[in-house]
Amino acid sequence: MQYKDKTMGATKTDHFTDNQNQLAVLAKALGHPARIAIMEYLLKVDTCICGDIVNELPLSQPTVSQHLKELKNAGLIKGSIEGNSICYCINEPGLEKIKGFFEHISNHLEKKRNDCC
Amino acid sequence: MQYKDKTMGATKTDHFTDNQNQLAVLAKALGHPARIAIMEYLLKVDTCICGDIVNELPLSQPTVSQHLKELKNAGLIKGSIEGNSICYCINEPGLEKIKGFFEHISNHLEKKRNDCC
DNA sequence: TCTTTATATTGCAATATTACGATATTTATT
DNA sequence: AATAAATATCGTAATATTGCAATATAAAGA
Repeated sequence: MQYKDKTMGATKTDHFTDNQNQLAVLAKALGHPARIAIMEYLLKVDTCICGDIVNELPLSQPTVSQHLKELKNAGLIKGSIEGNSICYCINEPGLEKIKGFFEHISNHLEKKRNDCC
Repeated sequence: MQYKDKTMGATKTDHFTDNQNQLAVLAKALGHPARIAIMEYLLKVDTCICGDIVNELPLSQPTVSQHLKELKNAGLIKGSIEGNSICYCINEPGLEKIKGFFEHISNHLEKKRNDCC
């Protein structure tokens, strides 16, 4: 997770705007079905949920923990210690940011139809 | 780009729903600042654009070509041969699909506030 | 305190992604 | 036909991601 743009193979984040990099981080965090599943589960259970997430997914506990960490780092979920377990829920600012990107595109397309392809 | 769930290191797509996998593919395609930049450029130029995309990005021609291919495979852009060059523009169905995911989450959150974290 | 339960971290193997030089392909133009 | 221009593909090196077993940590309950 370095992204230092030193040599080959690493994403050249330096050459893009902060906004582009932020959106990419958010999108990337959702670029795995397990992490989509986690978001859907957090939504389904209505409130924040403590524990249970591991049992909902077809992956081992360390793997799920890692996915949760990535979603948290990207700002899509947040978690707080709740006694024995950890309580996770969706982090709205992160979600609104990427949602806004798609709405922006969609609104633009609506105004100016591009039917040449 | 196999995703066969054979051994270690490969994403276990088999264990998730088609919908979850499709959303993950769309999100993953936007999980790189260059591909965000391409989408923004296609939006900015208003209509479909032939050529020029390579010159807009701080990456080599083969690298840009590869990014365009990924966006196309994910269904976020479409391209048609236009004489000497290729005419690219945003593919609305792909965009609407992922946009819908975020709206779905956002709508749900609005109804049921989760303020426990 | 000891055990149980829940979650995180470490270490590592397998696979995927990123980037680009070199080269191929394809179409337009001369 | 030969050249030029635009884009794609190949090959390869560097880096990142995925997944899990083993282990560590931290809090709850006996």
